[in-house]
Amino acid sequence: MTIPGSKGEILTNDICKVCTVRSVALFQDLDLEVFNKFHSAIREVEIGKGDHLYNIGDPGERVFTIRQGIVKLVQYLPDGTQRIVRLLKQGDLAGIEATTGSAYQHDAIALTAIDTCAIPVKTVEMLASEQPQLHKTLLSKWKDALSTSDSWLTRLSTGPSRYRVIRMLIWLAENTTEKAFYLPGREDIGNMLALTTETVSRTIADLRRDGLIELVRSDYARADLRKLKAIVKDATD
Amino acid sequence: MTIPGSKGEILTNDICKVCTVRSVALFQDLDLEVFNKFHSAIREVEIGKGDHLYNIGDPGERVFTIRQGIVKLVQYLPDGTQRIVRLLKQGDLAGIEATTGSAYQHDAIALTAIDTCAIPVKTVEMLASEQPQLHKTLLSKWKDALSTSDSWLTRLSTGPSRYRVIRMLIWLAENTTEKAFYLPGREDIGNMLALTTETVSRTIADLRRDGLIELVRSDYARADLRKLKAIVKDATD
DNA sequence: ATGGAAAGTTGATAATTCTCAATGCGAGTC
DNA sequence: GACTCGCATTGAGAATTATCAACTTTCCAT
Repeated sequence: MTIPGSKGEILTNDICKVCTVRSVALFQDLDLEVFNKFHSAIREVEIGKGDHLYNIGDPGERVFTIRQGIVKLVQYLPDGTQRIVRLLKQGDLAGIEATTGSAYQHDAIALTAIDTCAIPVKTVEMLASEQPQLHKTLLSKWKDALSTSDSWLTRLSTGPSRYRVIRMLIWLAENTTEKAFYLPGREDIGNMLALTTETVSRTIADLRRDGLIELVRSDYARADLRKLKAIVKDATD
Repeated sequence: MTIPGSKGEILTNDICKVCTVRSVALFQDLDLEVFNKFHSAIREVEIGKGDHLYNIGDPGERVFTIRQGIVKLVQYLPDGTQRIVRLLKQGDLAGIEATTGSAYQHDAIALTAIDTCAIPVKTVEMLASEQPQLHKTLLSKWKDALSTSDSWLTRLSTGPSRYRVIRMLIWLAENTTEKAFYLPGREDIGNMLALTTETVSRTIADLRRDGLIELVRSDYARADLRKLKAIVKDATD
């Protein structure tokens, strides 16, 4: 395996059968019998915080189902400025563009410790030829990615800094099952919202003082979702 | 037909055969014989500037191949703020999310006079079942949409206003075959770049004074692409 | 536990962008 | 050709955000 920084890698002997994310991931509808034929090519890959799952421009030979953790997809401007275009979480598919034969379009970098299944594109293709509904699942992953992307443009890249940060916090809080959610570094948040580190830091510090969020650690937070949503006038659910 | 503002609608008897965009559009690889079986459901639809091709939330019953003109896809924040998340041009597919059975995710509004082919989703499905490569074409349309979306985040929603406007102008200039390109209203440009009308107007006026662009009419421009690219340090091709 | 590096916070000031308001320009109409 | 409505442009001042710099806290690694 050539995953840089890969910490460990296990044959997914029986893991898939009991996989906690299979119901939302790539093989959600798959016949286990068919699946078992191609099973052996799939590897479980764990990487640490800051490691790269893949790099922009690399030939896309695998897709990765995220089982645990958060991955950022990063692109760069000619002057080196970073832009984080999406975050991937449990059940999302990293490197989906590989299924069209293209090179990876982003750096995929772990924000937290990551647990993924690496699936060769060839395996996806073979599986798809026997189980056409995999096409549908793949399409729905494309759709998810696009609608996330639209939402980042509309909700996270528009309006004053306070609103952007709040919308980001809402996203983070709603995409976690625990009570406290992972709070990325201020620089990363800045690169998601097109703001500077300092502006993000000030905004988050303000929100703390206003009692809208509470830091469990510097990178874990709890939020008063109802109040945050009221501020940005989001539906309160 | 229920397309609001539809100006005309013709059965696409023989139009498809000689269609100028077929080579890049949905039916690019399609066997003409198979195609002809489903042909009759396809309608050519022309709408005028400012008309809506479809509205956000409408049940997605058709996709639209853009044959001519530019369409904006618009989403809204709770306070009514508009965000234009993408522009569609010749060969692009509007309403692609309809193929997954979902409602339209945007308002699709004509920036110029538009000429499209409206294709019922059911027709797409039937065609796909006989011609599996249509799946591949559809996938490549999803991929186009996503990579455009990423590029809007990275290139059009990051950095100072002057850079954003310049990158937008480059996009407009490069997606036109004519010497002069369509220049959207300042308010629309603002909604694409997350800037106010006034800021966009000032920036464009400055670029004019600096001799980097020239207005043929208030909505048509010529640009010195080489200089513009040099400023934002884009590859000069 | 401790030292040090990395990350977060805060301050002061500059630069950018927004807001509100007035004015100019142009395409289409009568 | 004059009129007019809708945009575009420009101006001035306020607000926001970036920049540069210092200082504090947190988190690791020894």
